[in-house]
Amino acid sequence: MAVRRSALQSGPSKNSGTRPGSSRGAAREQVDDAVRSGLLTGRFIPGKAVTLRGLAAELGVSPMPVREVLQRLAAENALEVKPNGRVQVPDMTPGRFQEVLKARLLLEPELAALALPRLSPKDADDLKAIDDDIDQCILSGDAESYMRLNHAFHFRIYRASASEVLLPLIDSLWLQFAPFMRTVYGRVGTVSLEDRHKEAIRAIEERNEAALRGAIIADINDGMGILGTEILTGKGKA
Amino acid sequence: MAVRRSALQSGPSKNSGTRPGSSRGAAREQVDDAVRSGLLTGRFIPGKAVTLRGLAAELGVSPMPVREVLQRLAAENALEVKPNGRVQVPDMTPGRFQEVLKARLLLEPELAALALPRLSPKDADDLKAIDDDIDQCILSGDAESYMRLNHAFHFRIYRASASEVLLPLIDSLWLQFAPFMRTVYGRVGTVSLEDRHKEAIRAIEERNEAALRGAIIADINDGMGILGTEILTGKGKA
DNA sequence: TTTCTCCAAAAGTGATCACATTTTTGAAAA
DNA sequence: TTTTCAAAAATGTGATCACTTTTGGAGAAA
Repeated sequence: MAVRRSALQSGPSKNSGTRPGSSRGAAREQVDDAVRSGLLTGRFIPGKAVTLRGLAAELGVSPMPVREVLQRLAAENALEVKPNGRVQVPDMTPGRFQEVLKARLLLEPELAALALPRLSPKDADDLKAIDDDIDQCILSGDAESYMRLNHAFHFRIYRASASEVLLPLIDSLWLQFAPFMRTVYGRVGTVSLEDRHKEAIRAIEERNEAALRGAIIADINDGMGILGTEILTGKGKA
Repeated sequence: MAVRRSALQSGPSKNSGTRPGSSRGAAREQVDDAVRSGLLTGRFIPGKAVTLRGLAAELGVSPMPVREVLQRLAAENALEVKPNGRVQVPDMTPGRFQEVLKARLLLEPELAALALPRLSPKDADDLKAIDDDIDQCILSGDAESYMRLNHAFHFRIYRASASEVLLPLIDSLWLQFAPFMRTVYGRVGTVSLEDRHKEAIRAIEERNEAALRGAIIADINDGMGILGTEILTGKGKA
């Protein structure tokens, strides 16, 4: 067996046994980061089971912290615990998709508006840099990097709000639609992608709340629009 | 001291066999129900530590299922994991309170509107019965029963929507403000409580979506209004 | 009486184990 | 080749253990 190296494993597993030099809850945090990032970049396939011992071996930890992390993510509806105990990425359904879209449209503009007064010119510059990278990824068809950067763009804005309530809710939403998004990009590619990031950046620079709300709404509609047509027009299985 | 009987423990500790599905994740579900219900009715005090072994002993299970449940609830922001690992009910802050209020006003009317077409006349009758009990509790000052019934009233409506996305989000919100609410009722009593439940029931009977949205919004504002003034006018600690 | 020190109790974390159930597989039979 | 069925491997669950850190209190010193 010998602990197969995996894309999930960020670094060498030197953390095992000898020296728990890291602080409290290090293993749990490591697993949490790995799985969250894996979900957001679409490295987990909807419908595919996520096994406890498998993940544990892949990350070089015992099944214990994995159990806790999987429970956490199940509580956020990022993972689904089936009646037999198996854990998997939930399959997307039209109903779920419509609900996620509705929730995003309600919450994200609100949080962006909350963040606007706390966004500095430096934040705007950072966002520009991220957006440039995003354009690169769209052209080159690098879906995984695109998803990571698109998440980074939105949450760079949202995190500025220092929100303790809305931000976790939106976090949960992204974890729910990201794995599905990945399968769609895998099928239709990324070249047709459009976003309203530049509108959003301009609105931030101009401190224009209405324009920022509008850009976020348009961005969500654009991004989820092609996904919606994809899933709602007789698609088979992932 | 062996397994002290507690308010958390719903029945005899010998839960084996009686409940359906008592084999798969039975202990976890038992703990989850106990803690959730405890949070919603305010039996946990904000700022008071919730110890793993303590809860486990109280519920007659090993610390293992408790760990998983506490992680779940922490992921829903119903509990807070402090840097030293201790778990407690988060203290309410003005900022958090405003955010919860905002999120409730955005999401709950939407979910009620989604539920409206699926609410039957029988549901309306059930809601009337619950509301009558609520009136009793307000008069008699039974804050704990009031909180349980008020939750039952709202979620009887919301659950009809069969929502998979919005409902868990709202669930998380209620877990966040309920323990704080309880401390407020303990201080100001329940007699001054007003709700718009009768308006909501009428709107459901008349299939009037706008009226239902309005009743939910008014109910939230009424309920959280007195709380808001309470917390925002120089209050010290819970 | 107050404050500081030190030690014992308690708590969280991660690993391992035992057990029941589920899933997979592989061989035999149709 | 397809179907059936039993053995084997794998999985989740709950309990227990060992270890480190934190908490709390008893007791001594000022």
